[in-house]
Amino acid sequence: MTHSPLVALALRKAYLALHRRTDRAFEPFGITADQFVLLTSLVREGDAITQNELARRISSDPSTIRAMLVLLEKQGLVRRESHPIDARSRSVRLTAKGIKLQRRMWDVSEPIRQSIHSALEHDESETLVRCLLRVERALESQQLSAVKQNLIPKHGVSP
Amino acid sequence: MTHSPLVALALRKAYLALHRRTDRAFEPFGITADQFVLLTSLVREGDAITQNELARRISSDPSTIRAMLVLLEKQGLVRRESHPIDARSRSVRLTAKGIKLQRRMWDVSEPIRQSIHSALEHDESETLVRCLLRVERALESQQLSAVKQNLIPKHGVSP
DNA sequence: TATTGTTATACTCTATAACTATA
DNA sequence: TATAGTTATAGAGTATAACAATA
Repeated sequence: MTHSPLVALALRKAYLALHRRTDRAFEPFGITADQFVLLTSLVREGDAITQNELARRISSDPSTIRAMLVLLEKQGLVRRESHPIDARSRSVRLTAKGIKLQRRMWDVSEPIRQSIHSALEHDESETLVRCLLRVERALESQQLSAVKQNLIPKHGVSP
Repeated sequence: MTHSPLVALALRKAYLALHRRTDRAFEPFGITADQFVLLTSLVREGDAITQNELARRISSDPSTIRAMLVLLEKQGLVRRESHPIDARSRSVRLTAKGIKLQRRMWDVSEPIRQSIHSALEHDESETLVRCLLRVERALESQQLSAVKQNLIPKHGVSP
């Protein structure tokens, strides 16, 4: 009846293919697909950004972001400065090296975007994006209410 | 011009939302979203299946599959028997407990499929699935040729 | 009191390379 | 020779909970 299980499976397959191919393409440069997403979100930001804001942008959480930033900082790609206004916050920004690498990775990943593009008809890209974002929002919004309403059992498997 | 980067980002966001919500829903039962995919692919198979075949089905690789199966075996959800024909192979199948848990998880994840379904119009599900599978194929097919043709550099970042 | 980020910690998934045993 | 799976090993990402500093 509902073909949503197919949607979930297709979504999974496409994402895994994307992720794997991106990882593979970036491997010679010592960077991962997820790290590229982080760097790119910093580029888009232009100026500095806090860690929590960063977490929100790339759908992650503070401790994960922190772990990722530490790795990127070791490579000299990002800097975490003290926040000018809020002393609790950290101002994250790309270094010159980070900017350069991000640009290079953008070029390196061009064939990947080409692959995606050539797999879709004229107007399908937009439809696809719209659907995916709607799905994302739907999946995120009901989550909290489900937890709050205790629709999810706490322990064990009931018989 | 090309909005493929948006496609990639939207794909990532939707998948992460799906994965996170599924993990969350299954957590009280001690199972992960990925493990559910594995179990479900065994259910669909009905009969036994080899580990390599399993890897192919859920877009994984042999050593990952092995690690996952070891965890599932510890929980008594799957069994790996010797293959009747090929002694190198292992015949993987669900145990009674595994079948039962998979069914339970299927029910538990019904609201998730509902969320996806309700986010999409009548015919959008099918379009979405078709597009995603085409994207997947495109991303997988060009990968080998890119490596073979040495389009990907081997070392370091060029200046 | 609420919020930002850190720390410690743990677990799953991913993946490569060298290996074995069978085919 | 080629294939199925194992082993050892490593690393990335994810996440929770307790905590410190600051708002």
